[in-house]
Amino acid sequence: MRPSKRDELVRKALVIFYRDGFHATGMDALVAETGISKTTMFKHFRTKDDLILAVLRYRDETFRNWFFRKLDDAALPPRQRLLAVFDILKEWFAEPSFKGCMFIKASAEFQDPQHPVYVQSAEHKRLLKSAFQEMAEEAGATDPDLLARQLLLLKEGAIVAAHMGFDPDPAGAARLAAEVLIAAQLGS
Amino acid sequence: MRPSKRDELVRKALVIFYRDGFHATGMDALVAETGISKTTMFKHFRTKDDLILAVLRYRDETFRNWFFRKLDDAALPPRQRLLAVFDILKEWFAEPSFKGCMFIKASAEFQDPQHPVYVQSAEHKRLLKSAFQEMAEEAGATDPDLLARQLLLLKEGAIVAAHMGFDPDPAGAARLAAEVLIAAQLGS
DNA sequence: TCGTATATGTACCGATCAGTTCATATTTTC
DNA sequence: GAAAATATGAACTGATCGGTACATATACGA
Repeated sequence: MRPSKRDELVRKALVIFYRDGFHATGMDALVAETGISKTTMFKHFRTKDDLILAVLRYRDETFRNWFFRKLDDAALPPRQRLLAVFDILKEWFAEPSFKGCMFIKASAEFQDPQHPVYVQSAEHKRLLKSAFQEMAEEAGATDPDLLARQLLLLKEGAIVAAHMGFDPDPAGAARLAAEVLIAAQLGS
Repeated sequence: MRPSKRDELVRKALVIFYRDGFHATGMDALVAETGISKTTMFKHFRTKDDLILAVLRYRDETFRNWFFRKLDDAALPPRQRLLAVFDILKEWFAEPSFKGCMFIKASAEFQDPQHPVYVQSAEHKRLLKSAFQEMAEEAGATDPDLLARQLLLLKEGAIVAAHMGFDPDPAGAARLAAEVLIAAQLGS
């Protein structure tokens, strides 16, 4: 059970940062809620920013795992697979702990384009874009790059709408839009 | 020139909050950059949150004015008007001071759905949705509510993409998608 | 010219910020 | 069972947080 304290910290800090924000969460608050001593925290991570980066790496990994695992398990033909993206989004939005996209929020709090947190957040989105594009290619899209970017815009917009609560069913509206966009490239 | 000090503060604080974030900007930083004394600030606004709310009200007003003024000046038929939304977005993204949507970022920093900042940010989006829906109705959409929500998803997604820099031309991709969605409701 | 409102500078408040120090436990490994 | 690594508690640093006190200055309207 040696390096697990570090992992435990990352897992628990993720929940707190996601729920309360990065700047709004002090190290003392982390100590209080995780039960892990501050000394230990700073032994594993030199600065708070380093901890945040580790949390984001962990989030990127677990989120994409969760997302594409769900997609794989559905075992759908390429075209339905593209649409299923928005069914999974809907599930995510329905979770009681849903609080928007951690990377959108991270880049909102760390706006300097040079900042590692900003860089890493953008990288997460680029990985999703690549995965979408691969799916669009498998489905036989005439312009897989464009279709992937458009579906990603719908996804990001839906996340923002769900987080801010100005649309009753953003995933549903996005799915219907995706159907139209896909049909435009693949025929109905 | 009596109540102008207050307005001057709101205008200048807007620039700083927009550029650096809300929590990351201290009152002392506002004093240093605006040249307005802290005493005066707290005479006009009881708390920092009150100042932030005033800034957001001002932003909502000026942004919607700017946006729909541009749309009106183009004097386009309803269908082209809907598309022009994304041309204006493109202009916005190209401004050197562009740093994403202030309301998305505000709701990312103030996540409590009860918090006035969160409430007011969502209200801004609802006003945009209403305006979009009206435009969709004038264009003769079969489901103006759905079309408005979908165009709004594209708009929010494009803003996030432009802010995070993971898409070379989010406004362009969104415009092409909007064309397809509009054609699906109005015929080509 | 006088009264009133508004703005300023400075010093201060207690709380909290990220991060450190250090001595003491608690585990793990051999 | 001893050495070595890891975790802990608590007290502390200097800086900054939002916000206040108070005395002075500047402007305005009558």
